[in-house]
Amino acid sequence: MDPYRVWLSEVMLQQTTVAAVTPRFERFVTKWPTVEALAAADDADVFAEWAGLGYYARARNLLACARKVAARGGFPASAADLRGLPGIGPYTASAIAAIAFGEAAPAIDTNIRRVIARLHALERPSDAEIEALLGNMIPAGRAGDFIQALMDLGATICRARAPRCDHCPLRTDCQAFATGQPEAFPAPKIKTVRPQRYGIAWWIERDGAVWLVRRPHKGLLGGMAALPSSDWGDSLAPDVNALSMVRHVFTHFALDLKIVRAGEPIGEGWWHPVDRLADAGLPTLFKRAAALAVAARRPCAAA
DNA sequence: AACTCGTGGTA
DNA sequence: TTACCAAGAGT
Repeated sequence: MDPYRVWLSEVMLQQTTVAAVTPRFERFVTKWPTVEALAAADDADVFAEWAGLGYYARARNLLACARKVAARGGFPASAADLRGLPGIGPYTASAIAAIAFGEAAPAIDTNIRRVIARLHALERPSDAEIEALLGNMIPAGRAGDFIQALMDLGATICRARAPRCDHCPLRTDCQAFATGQPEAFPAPKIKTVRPQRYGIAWWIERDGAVWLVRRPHKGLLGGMAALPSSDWGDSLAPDVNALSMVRHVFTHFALDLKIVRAGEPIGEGWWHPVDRLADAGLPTLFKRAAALAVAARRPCAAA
């Protein structure tokens, strides 16, 4: 299988559902059919194509990786050599090696971790423990098929919530099933409180265009196009005359972002036509903010 | 080792 | 509505 496609799909699928990835993958490979084409792309075009997929460090690492791979003349064919490339961690290195190159690499994702943990009724298995147990299961010459089958089992039968043990081919060997509480393995993560933050984004419009900026390369939404915004603090934004507000939930905090009209451009940026906002490559937070600003600017006449 | 880093679907 | 969860990696 084409290592470029395997790599791209595996990176897109990191913490992201198949349903969300599938259409985006097709667009991506149509635009950049080879790793050489991707390596030659402009950063802003790739970031825009990634907009909405989340975890934007993946897009930055994707470009860095494509350029290294193109420079060396192709993907390395072993998990060990893939592992050092930007955005390729333990799972992705093994998955590419197994699926694209047939290496018997124990690719451990959250599905496989859950299946193995339940088979042996382990509450907090270490990576090494899972890897050893999985290694014993991989049939010779079928590593890629096997790990994909195990991932599918985890995704459809051995699900995190409400596992379908009555459909499971491993039921008679499963120690978690034997306990009567298979969903108790592995132990659920400890939940933490999600802090609330507040900020302001500015809507600056002139001659049918809005002022956009590029966020700093590191940190949240790093490298992405955005509306100019304040720092996001722990206290309520001052009482400003806002066009609207977006409530957005990130992984580790929730944000109330007020959208405020301003007159002059803020920071380094560019004018983008308001009627082509869909092409601006805004991440979801700012895409929603921009949509609300447009709606507030032109209130719908129909009640 | 613990924290950072998005988003949308599901129950 | 709330809470959980998803084919993890980087620091």
